[in-house]
Amino acid sequence: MRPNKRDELVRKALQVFYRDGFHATGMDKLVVETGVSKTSMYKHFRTKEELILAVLRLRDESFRNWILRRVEETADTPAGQIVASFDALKEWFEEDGFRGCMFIKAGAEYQEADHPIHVQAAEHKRLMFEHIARLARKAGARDPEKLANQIVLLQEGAIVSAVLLKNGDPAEDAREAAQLLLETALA
Amino acid sequence: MRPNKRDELVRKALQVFYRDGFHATGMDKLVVETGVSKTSMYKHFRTKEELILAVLRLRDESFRNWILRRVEETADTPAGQIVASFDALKEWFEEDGFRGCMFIKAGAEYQEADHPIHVQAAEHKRLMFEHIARLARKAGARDPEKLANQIVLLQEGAIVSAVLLKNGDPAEDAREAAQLLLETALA
DNA sequence: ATCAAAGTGTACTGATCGGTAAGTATTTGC
DNA sequence: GCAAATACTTACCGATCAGTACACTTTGAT
Repeated sequence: MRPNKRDELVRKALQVFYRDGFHATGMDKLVVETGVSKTSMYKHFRTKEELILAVLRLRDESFRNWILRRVEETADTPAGQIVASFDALKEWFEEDGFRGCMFIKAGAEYQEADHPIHVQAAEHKRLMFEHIARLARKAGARDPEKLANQIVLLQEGAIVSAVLLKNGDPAEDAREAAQLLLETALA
Repeated sequence: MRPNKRDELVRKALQVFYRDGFHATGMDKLVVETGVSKTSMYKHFRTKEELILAVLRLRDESFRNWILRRVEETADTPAGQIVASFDALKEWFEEDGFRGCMFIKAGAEYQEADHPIHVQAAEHKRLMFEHIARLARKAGARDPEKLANQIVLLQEGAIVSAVLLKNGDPAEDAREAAQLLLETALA
């Protein structure tokens, strides 16, 4: 089992799961799309669930890396970086093939709170929260945890609105609301 | 086809779809859970998709009725009613068997923007937005559409956070943020 | 009482689900 | 160059998927 082969499978599976959903994507479809044989597929991943968990790990890592880097390129103060996260979201929404947040979708398809896939999706959201909370503390907010929670609300809301309520510019609206929250929390 | 029989099937199917998801719920499971025969099932609904659309119509109607009534019972000024919508959300989150927003989940499982199920989920979100926008106009907000969009962001964010980020009290955090937005938009 | 609508159970279709068996080819490290 | 690991093809498993055929029973309005 060459490690890069496995990674390649995870990358390709990520695309298909993201595009078509988890239950709607069968292992046979993945076998066709990756060009790998079914036997090899099951050599690398013992079950579909194990594959999905690997996909979510990759997505978590690459998404958080991307947004962290993008935010640091845009602003250098903690408060500025919180605001910049909404500019990054806007970029993401405008990407070709944008289909919403993979973790919201994973949580929606695997709803039991103790299901491994649900747990892993929740863990991603917790890490995203932690990032904002760290910035809020560095910015000197009055109640950094609450501010971070509110910022996250705006982020999640913007994602959902970008998918379902194609009305207006959710990232921009969220950005302005976030700015107001920041000003109030720092005053 | 007695109409009440059909409604009963929709009500029961709603529970199962809400609990287990759309793709994960087969027609056979619904037949068992409703006690109806498969033949009758397909007399009432020509396809699974038609059943899901009927379920979403019922959910849209009853959910919007419920939140509208709850909001009117809690406050009588337009601004107060906007804030009260977050108290209603909090009640909802604390219900037994709360599993998030059925329309977010429908949009997540049927992702193509022109899929009938996706379209109907989006329509529900539009109607929810319209309700808030109406209140924002009556309250005399400076830019009622933008305010309504921001309120909706907080609502959607609270729902997602209630499902995935069990951290804190999303409805309360959203409520406070909404209050701040309102004060600023009305000043 | 009758007749049609609406209900029933059972058995079936072909396709697809996740996952496996058996045997063969191709890389890979030493 | 050789052996072991890895990947391959093909065919298969039992279960479930959405949906249908057919023959039978209950129900309700006239």
